Order: sequence, then structure tokens, then C-alpha cells
Amino acid sequence: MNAALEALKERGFLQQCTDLEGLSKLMDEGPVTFYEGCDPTGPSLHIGHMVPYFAMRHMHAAGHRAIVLMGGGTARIGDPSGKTTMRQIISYEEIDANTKRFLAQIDNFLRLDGKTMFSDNNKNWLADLNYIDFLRDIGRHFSVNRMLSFEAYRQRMETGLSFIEFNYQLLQSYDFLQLYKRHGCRLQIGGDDQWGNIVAGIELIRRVEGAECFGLTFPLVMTSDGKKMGKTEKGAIFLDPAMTSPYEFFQYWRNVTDADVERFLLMFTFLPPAECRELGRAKDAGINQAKERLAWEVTALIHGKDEADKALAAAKAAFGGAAAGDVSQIPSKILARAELGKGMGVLDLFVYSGLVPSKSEARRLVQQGGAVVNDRKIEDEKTVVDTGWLDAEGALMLRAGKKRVFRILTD
RNA sequence: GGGGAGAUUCCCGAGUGGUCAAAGGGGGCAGACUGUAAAUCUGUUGGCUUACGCCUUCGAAGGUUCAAAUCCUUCUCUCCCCA
Repeated sequence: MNAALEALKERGFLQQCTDLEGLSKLMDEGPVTFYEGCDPTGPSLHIGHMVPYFAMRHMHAAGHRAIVLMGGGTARIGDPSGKTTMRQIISYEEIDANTKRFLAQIDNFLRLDGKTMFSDNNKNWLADLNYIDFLRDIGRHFSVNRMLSFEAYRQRMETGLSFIEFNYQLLQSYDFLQLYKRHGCRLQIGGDDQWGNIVAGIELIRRVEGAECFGLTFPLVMTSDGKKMGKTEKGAIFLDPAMTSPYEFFQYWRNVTDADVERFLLMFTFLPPAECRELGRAKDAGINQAKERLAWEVTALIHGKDEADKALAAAKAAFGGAAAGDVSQIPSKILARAELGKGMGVLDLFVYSGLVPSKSEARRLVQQGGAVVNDRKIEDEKTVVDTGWLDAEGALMLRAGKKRVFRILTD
């Protein structure tokens, strides 16, 4: 098998390929242009988006040409694949703004050079599409019977599928065709939920252009306990530091399940496969170090080494005991000293920190024994905290349970 | 166009006049056990309140009633069947 594909396989990226042998041969012959598309439907990329971009980096490093396609056009509609409900329709302005942010984040990670790695936007050919022409030239190649047999649509038949969503596959197929014509793109990569759309695109190109193209999908990464990867209760883990702080980002990886360590190291870092496997094999204290490594590596890739160092220092301060790390890196907020001087109820203090959303929740926390201020467990919800509680640095260390830490600083 | 079913707290889903902030499950949070893991067990899970209690919530708006998630009217949306 082609070396680049072999490398992807070794790292656990390969899920399905339309013709692995054929693709391997093509890649052996020389640089292959490939693309991955993503619809800018939110303000930031999240971890779930990243699998294809990691794969892209590996492939680009092996000499192939990568196209990052922004679905500025398709975002106006919504992809029904793998969804149970219709996507929220968002405004064109919002899509454009999202596109800019996505591209900035992608560029930060991939370093688009404009030649061997560049972006395009399907808005360029979809926005002003003529409906009649599209039906004549493209629509006639699609069999509704066939489309209905796809799992993605079949599921939605139960709950309802609007006509515009039903068209998504045609548009994505058309994208592939356009990229083939404009950039000589021969391969589309993506998450496995895109399989049906990718195959449809390949077929369209075969019919219209008589050319053979390829599709390659990656596993939809789930955590070992069956949850969607990169999701927490609060929502997705975003790349935007304003939405998910580097510290939270780091902690997400730091708290990954043992069984996921090796897999995630392989997919979300560039450490050599042998090292990933070795780290993943560790037990007890060792596996914790491996998680720390995983967290640092991924954080460094996304937010830079400085941020990764800071996050690590904060984590050590929060969990490693007293002087193990740098407390200044723990998430914090400033409270006026004068305000605290008047005395503040612990419940209000916890609400102020944002560790809990309401006083009721704060009360529950105290009652259940999860509220700690400066290593002192709060037993009474009526406890009043004042400046006398401040530590040497004039700060308060708040803990909600064992995992959530917050510092209150004073001016 | 005709007929039928439905919209419940984060999700699924019970609930057909007071005993409903609303069963059960999932998820979350906290505690125990640990390794900042998993599994397991326990508690908890609208807001304000020390508490009595008060306020907001059962698609939307009105109405009946001492009292409504539950009854009536109109509206919005979803699904199914027939044309």
C-alpha cells in the first residue's frame, strides 16, 4: 500500500475507501489533489471537526495537494446526514462570518500555503446556481429511489425530511465535480457519515466527466464509553479560546478514558506511532502521565506551546497538591477587596465564580459536601467569607467537587 | 382539500380538574471507591428562601373554574392516512 495511506491506517484513520487499491496506485504515481469540506454553521470549529484536518496534514506532508472546502453555500441548507432534526437556518451574514473564523482556525493549524494547500468555498459556484440548469445537468443523474435507500435518508423518513435537505447530496456531489474540474481534485475525504455523499459525488463525476475519483472516510470518533468525542455536557470542545479556554481544552484531554489514550494520541498528535502505543499501554500512574502528555500535545497544536505550558501548570496547581504548579494559571476572576471586606456569603461567592449557575445549586453543593474554599470544606451554607480568608497572595481558591477549581483574586 | 394523532421540565417519556415542580429512564452534578480514569454504589437534579412558603414552567394566546399540564376557543408547528 502507498506509504501515506499506510501511515493513516497505522494511526487509525481509515474507515472506508471506495477503492483502496486504485487510490494507493494513484498516490504512488504522484501528488494527488484531495479535499475535505465542512459547513461553517457555527462560530468555531470544535474537536469533532479536526479528524479530517489531522489526516490532511499527514497527507500533505506526504506530498499531496490539499483543498479545504468551506461550505459557504451548503451551510445555507443543512446536511441531514447523521442528524435527527433539521438544521437551523442561519443568515448569510452569519455564514460568512463563521467562514472567516473557520478559515483562520484552519490556517492556524494547517498553515495554508495557497499552492499545495489552499481553500475554496462552494458558495462560489452554488450561490448563483440556476435551478433549471442544475436540474437538467446534474439532477438527472440522481435516482430518488436510490437516494431513499441510503441510511441517512431512511432514518429521517421517520421524523421528517425537508426537500432542501434532501438536495444536500446533489450539492455536495456537485462540489466534488466542481473541484475536479477547477483543481483536478481526485479524492474526497471526510467523516464516515459523509460516505453516501462522497460516493454520490464520485458517481456524478464518472457520469459527467467519465473520470474515476476516490473517496476515503475516517471513523466517527467516539469515546470508549460511547459518547460523541469532543462533547461535554456544556457543549462541544471548541478551538476558539474564548469559547473553550485552553485550560478547559487541556482538561478535556487530560480526563480522557484510559482506553482512549492510545487511539487519541495516534489521531490527534504527531508523535510517532510506536511512542503513542507505548504511552497508551501504561497503567496507573503511567497512564496518567500519558494523559498529561496527550493533553499537552494537543493543546500545543491548537493553542501553541505557551498556552499548553500554562494549562499544564494550572492543572498541576489544581490537582497536584499545594506547590506543585502555578496557581496563577487557574481560571480566575477579580472581586473588589472592598466588596469582600463587607463579608460575602459562600453561596454568592460560588455563584460569582461561575462554578455554579444559581444559589440553589450552590446550596446543593454545600449540602453534598462538594464546596471547598482554600482547602477548607464548607459545612454550613450560611458561612460568610471576608478578607480574613484571603491567602498570602490575596486570593481564594474555590473548589466545586473534585474536578472544578476557580480562583477569586482581589484588587 | 378530507380524516386521524401529537406538542410535557436538558433528552426520552408518564401524567386527563386539586394529593403536580410534575412518575420512570437517560444525561448532568455531588459523595464513597480510585489514578483529575472506567465500572459500581448512594444522594441530588426549575428559581428565590435558614424555614413556613412564594414565584416561573407542561407549543402560543385567550377563556371556564375556588382550583387547569389536565376542560373550552383560536392560533402555530409536527407526524400518519385518504384525495
